[in-house]
Amino acid sequence: MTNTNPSSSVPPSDAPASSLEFYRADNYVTEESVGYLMRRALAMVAQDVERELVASDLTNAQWVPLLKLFMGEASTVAELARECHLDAGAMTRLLDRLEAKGLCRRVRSVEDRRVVNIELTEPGRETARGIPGVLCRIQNAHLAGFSADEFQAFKGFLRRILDNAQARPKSQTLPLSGAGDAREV
Amino acid sequence: MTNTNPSSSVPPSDAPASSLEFYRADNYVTEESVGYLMRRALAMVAQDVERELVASDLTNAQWVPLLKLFMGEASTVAELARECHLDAGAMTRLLDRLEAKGLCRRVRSVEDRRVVNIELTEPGRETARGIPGVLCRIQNAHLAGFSADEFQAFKGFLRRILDNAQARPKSQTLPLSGAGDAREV
DNA sequence: TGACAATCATTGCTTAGGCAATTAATAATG
DNA sequence: CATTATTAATTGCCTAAGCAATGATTGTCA
Repeated sequence: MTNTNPSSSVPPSDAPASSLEFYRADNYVTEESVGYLMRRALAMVAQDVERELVASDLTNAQWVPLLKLFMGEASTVAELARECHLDAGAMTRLLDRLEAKGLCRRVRSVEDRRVVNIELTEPGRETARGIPGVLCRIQNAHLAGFSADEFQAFKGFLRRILDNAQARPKSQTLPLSGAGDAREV
Repeated sequence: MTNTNPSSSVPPSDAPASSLEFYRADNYVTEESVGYLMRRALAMVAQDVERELVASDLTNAQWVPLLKLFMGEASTVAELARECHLDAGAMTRLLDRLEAKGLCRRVRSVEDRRVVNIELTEPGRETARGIPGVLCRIQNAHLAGFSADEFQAFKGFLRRILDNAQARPKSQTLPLSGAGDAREV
């Protein structure tokens, strides 16, 4: 289901996309905003994940690159930073902590001596091996009551929000610069 | 439209809820996980909000309590911390920064001298006044292409995830303690 | 080849948030 | 009324992430 609704009840104007007025400043209620709801829902899931991974001495920030390394999706500081959507400096320090815990090690590349290759240690591999199971179990639990169709519809909605952001990457008629990461709404 | 689906295709077992196996460890793909998708979508929205509010010299962490104060939903450090789902210590320091910017001031309560009442200054009120408009505009833009039904369905899904978390508050058969805030999945 | 640009990793500074301990004041109990 | 418990705010210590600047190395191009 989840029709893509290219033009159903758009106003007679030909605005950028459609953009119904779901929210209006004069009666804004935080608890009704999708930003707030996404933030709260994500917090619940993330909280459970972290609770399960304290046994492995891993935080939510730390299991992400560990899993990327295990999956073979990244092997250098820059790649990990890109994959985790993190600053390179933040990744350097995050790897300091993982290395201090003996989960990975730095190996200077010989082909390109600027690059530092990150390798999992055996304890690191063992720790990483258990992560997908935890993520699956917890996310399944939080989706309790969802039908298969609803699950697909939910993911479709999220992807459409992401697509909307991609389509309108930076400012449009707004002369405001600035970067920023991500918090709530 | 967004039926609550109390019991549709549950397996013959009488497990806690229903919990279909949407995710399985042996073929886990990050990009398909609702945790990852929620995190990315939220990041896009939050990034836009912060970009708009740099003009007001506000970060994503800072506009939340400012709006709560403006809306009259909180007026002390403890209330703000509760409302913003923050640690009291974090709120104290956040208020230090808002006070340094001249957006609010601390006034010791006379009825209960433990309490510090937080009051918006006139610049603080002016700044806060513009926030709902920014939130509405940006969230509407990120929901471009959504029909009214899809918008309601999306919020319903998020609320059901929240309800699932409420229903199973802490551990169940898991002897793991620990607290934790919220990050990604 | 030699100057310049780009890339990689790191470090310092700032905002940010959780946890624990501390201090002050109020509430509850004997 | 006095002891104890609870609550409010703050502070110190830690992880965490962004930005900017730096040093080292590699790539580009005149």
